[in-house]
Amino acid sequence: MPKKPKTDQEIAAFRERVCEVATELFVERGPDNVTMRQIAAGVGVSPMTPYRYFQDKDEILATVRAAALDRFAAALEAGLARGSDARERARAIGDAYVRFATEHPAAYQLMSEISQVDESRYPALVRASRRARETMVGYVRDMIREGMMDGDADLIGYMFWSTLHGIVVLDMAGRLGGEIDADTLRKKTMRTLLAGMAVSPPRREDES
Amino acid sequence: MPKKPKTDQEIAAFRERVCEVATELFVERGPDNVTMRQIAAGVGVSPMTPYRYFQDKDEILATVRAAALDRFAAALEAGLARGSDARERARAIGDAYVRFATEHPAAYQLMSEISQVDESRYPALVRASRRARETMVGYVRDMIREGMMDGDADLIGYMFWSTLHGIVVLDMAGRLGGEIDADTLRKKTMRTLLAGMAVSPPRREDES
DNA sequence: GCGTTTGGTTTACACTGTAAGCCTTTGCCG
DNA sequence: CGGCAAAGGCTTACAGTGTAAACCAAACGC
Repeated sequence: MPKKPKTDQEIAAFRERVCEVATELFVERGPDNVTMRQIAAGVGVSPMTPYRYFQDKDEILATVRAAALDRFAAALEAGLARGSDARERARAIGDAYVRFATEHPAAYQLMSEISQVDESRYPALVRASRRARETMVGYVRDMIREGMMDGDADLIGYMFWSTLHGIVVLDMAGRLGGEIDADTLRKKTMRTLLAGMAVSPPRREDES
Repeated sequence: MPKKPKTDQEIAAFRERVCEVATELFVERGPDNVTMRQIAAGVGVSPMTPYRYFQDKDEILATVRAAALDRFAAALEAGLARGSDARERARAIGDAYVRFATEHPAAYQLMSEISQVDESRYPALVRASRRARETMVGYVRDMIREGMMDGDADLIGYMFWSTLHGIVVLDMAGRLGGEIDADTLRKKTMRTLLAGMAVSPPRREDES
């Protein structure tokens, strides 16, 4: 009796399309300055149509955030795969983290936004969040297993994570001032942390 | 010839009053969900009146952010004054930082928000920002002068700052998950950093 | 032909920031 | 004293927001 019932495939495709457009708009205009009408126009449909496939604007935003988190986790995992021993992987994941943040600042801001919304209402978001977290912490487990360091893997993983995050957001907020470069700050901090955990420093050295 | 030209005192007072109300609303409703009309009602005046004393809503927000930054810097400085030697001051400033963030989360978020607005248009904001930065970096200079550590004071200052900031925002975003406590994470990280800089762990007497 | 269900649009509403015009009070000058 | 210019504040008005609700068209079983 219906008009032309959409297969689950099609509705997934439509949602996907909406998210692509929304992401693009978020990136170029900033997440606050994007309207339902713009999104709808971008996907070539009337302003109210997305409401059939999303509860409200927040759900679109949550879905986009989840996608960003997933891309982020994927980037980390790709970086991980590139290293052969623990130290290389440690460096690779750090590089991947910072590269993602600098290459996709809008996506990074989006995914790490303080959510005034209850996140648990969007399971895709918590899933993606967990995946990223697991990636960040998991490689520390490897490093411990390979004897590079020891201690509580969770704690150490969060330590690295929060360190990178802090540097990245301070940099993005322009709060590092002109004098300090985010990359040298990251190197310095990482080196200091590793030294503090009695990990022998990488072969060559400069610094003070 | 005018009605009753307001003295600079009075207009400053009015602006102050507006900022108080705005701050309170920001804190309780979240910075995005506060309207000009609410602010005006809160200060007991018609919706358009604040526009005589502020260019637009952004200027109000910028002023509120500047005030938050100033309170933050003041809290740090107060913490600093409490310690007698370098190590105590280091701990005091870290405590003050975290205490401020946990006691006034809205103010903290407000002040460290990624600004999509050009900050340089609001000199009060850059002044407050510089003050906070100077406080964060300055005490490192003291520690170096007292021989507790050495290296580039700016770099080290930013290192501590970004570390604290990263932990605080990750915690606020609920991204630490239930398992990790922000405070133990901070302690662990700080201890590791200090160890990495060859600062002897806290004990009673090792310098005079 | 129906009635019914589904996808999509159009309309309508409450609310936003703010530009523009309108009172009202206050002083100075004639 | 009357007029008048100017400043503070209020009221109105408008374009634009998210979204609820009514509406329309297509597709099917009867």
